[in-house]
Amino acid sequence: MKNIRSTIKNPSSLIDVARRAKVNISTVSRTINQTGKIGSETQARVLKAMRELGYKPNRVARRLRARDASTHLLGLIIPNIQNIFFADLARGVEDVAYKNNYAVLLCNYDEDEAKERFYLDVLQSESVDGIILPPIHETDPAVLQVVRNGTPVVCVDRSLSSGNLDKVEIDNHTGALKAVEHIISRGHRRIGLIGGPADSSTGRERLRGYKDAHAQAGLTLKSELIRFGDYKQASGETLAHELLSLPDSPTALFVCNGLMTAGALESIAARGLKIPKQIALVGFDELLLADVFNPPLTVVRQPAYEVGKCAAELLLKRIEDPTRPATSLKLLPELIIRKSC
Amino acid sequence: MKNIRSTIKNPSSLIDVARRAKVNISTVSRTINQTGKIGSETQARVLKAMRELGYKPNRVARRLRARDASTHLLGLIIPNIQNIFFADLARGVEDVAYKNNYAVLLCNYDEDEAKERFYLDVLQSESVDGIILPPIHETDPAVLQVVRNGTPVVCVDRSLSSGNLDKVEIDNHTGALKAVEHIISRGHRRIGLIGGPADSSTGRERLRGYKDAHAQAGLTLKSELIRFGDYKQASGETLAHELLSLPDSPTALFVCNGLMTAGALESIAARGLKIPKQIALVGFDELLLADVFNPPLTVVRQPAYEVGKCAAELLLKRIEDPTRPATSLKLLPELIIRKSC
DNA sequence: AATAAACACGCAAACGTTTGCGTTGATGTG
DNA sequence: CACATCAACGCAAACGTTTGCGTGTTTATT
Repeated sequence: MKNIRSTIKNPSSLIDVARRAKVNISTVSRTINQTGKIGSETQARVLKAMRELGYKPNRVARRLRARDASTHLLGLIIPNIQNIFFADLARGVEDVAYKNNYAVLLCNYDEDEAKERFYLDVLQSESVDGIILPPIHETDPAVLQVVRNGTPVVCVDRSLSSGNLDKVEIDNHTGALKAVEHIISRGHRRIGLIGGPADSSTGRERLRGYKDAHAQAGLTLKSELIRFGDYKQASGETLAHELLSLPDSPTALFVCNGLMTAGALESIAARGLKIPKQIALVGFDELLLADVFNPPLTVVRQPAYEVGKCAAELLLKRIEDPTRPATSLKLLPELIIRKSC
Repeated sequence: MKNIRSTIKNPSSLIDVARRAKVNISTVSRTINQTGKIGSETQARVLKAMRELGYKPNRVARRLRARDASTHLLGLIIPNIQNIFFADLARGVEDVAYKNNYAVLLCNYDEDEAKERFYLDVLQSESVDGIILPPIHETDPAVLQVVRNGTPVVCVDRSLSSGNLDKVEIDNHTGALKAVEHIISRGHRRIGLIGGPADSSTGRERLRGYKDAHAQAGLTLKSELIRFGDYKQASGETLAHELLSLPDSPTALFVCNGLMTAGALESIAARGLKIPKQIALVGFDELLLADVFNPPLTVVRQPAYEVGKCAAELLLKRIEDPTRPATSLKLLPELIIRKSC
């Protein structure tokens, strides 16, 4: 009856609250933020007015003014949300963020460098408190620029050459090493590799594990068995097809991420090959149906959720103390031996 | 050598550019936004200054000032990013947003009503141009409030009772109907249902399809065969376990989303049951390894990517013309018959 | 009782934009 | 030549906050 437009349109501002509570806007601001001294009855009046108007502080204005103060906003930039690894990671970030009353802006750059830059710009000019991301490659000038601007950044999954910033990674070398050692222990001598991009640190580390396992066992590398994909399903299928079409085709496959593993399985199924008798397989990343697959899939499981969790915790710590020394976490993947190799 | 702090710290502002180009800040603003008339040589000076300073407009300030003008920011709130359906949907939204130079803020609320509200608040006070979301249930007061505030909203997947806003949904009834018809056509008479939440529109629509298929075939419903999950993997496993433990257990299962299907498969595998001989199964949602599973899984595939795509297109249209009549899209799911039933 | 300290609150600047309006000089029109 | 038109640009207000400083009032201290 009384306030016709109160529920209708424009969100109320500090001014509206102040007017209604018969105080200055600074008093309202201070009651909200619990800063400064204010009388208890004034406080009550203000709170009442806020409730009646359904006042919500405007985060944009807040951020504009308080460049230094926390905006309670985190940015997360990931290569591909359809990759479960990153979805799990995102959940890890999100959970700790939410617990600490932070919201997270999730951006998906689809392994596209231009898009990564676009989102980096957006997040910066949105002035988020900090950013979590896997750098697209080792010397990512856009990311370095952000760091220089003073925005807290923590790298996940892939690393950045420029030394001292917080990062949390997987021990890819050990993971791949163990996987290939296991393949070799099963008697395989011709092991095909469907690797990640050659210019990504994960791709290179896993390749190194593959090579080191061979060296340890005194096996010589056959370059025709080594292929590089792009971590998407289609490339797994294509490369598996190529490898299996080789005159002297491999007896086992080591596939460097989950999506490509799915692709490889498509290719294997299309040929009607039996796993592990005709072709053995170990994949990186745990997949949704891996344990009920026929045969159950041997994989190296990455603790994706934990990576996200740790990264968010590191970021939060850095935000509240920008001077703390950079810490670098390395999480161990786990080889889950099932029946596919 | 010259500008020590130019590359170091604070991002430059309009003022810096203006100073360097010897013009007023309004001139800089106008050259950037291509609004108003400006001499070509002045323009050149400004652009040069911008380049030299690496100027990036501050989106926060821009949004604060121009409440009406487009902020080129979309909000997407989803229940669970680990559910591939929503990951695909997100990609659909993201692709059309990026093509139109919009960034999207992705929020994951984990089927948690408080969290949904939290993110709704955040997106509003970030003053995004529009929001895409599956309402947590039919009468979601928080969402309605947002709509009343004038923020463009388009609902996806689940519907909102309050009539006229844009929405794009799946024809869940038809999808479930076809699936259960197919199950019945295979000769099954005791069909277990692992449904969605009873208070979600998707859950109810799929249940209705299940019931209608029974009615059409003259089959009586057995209430002990009908269970309601929460669309997460664990509930699929638990409910499948319950159903399969029944004295007169079902010969087929209809599972109402992908994650629960995975859970059900775990349960089936744990009992060593053969699909489809001992237990047939049809799931909602296409899964990553569904077609190479043993046996390949019969599923009803939801066009998740298209849902996201359409929703984003609708939202963009509404943003540029807020008066256009609300349109409601209904996309058809597809029954993919493989070997699990 | 005089002074100091503490308290409660208001004033106004600042954050980086956008934009309506005003001013200047040049050009066109009669 | 007087006047209107227009292009090119500057001035300053506004968006909704936060916060340093100032001021009036109360309470504590000597």
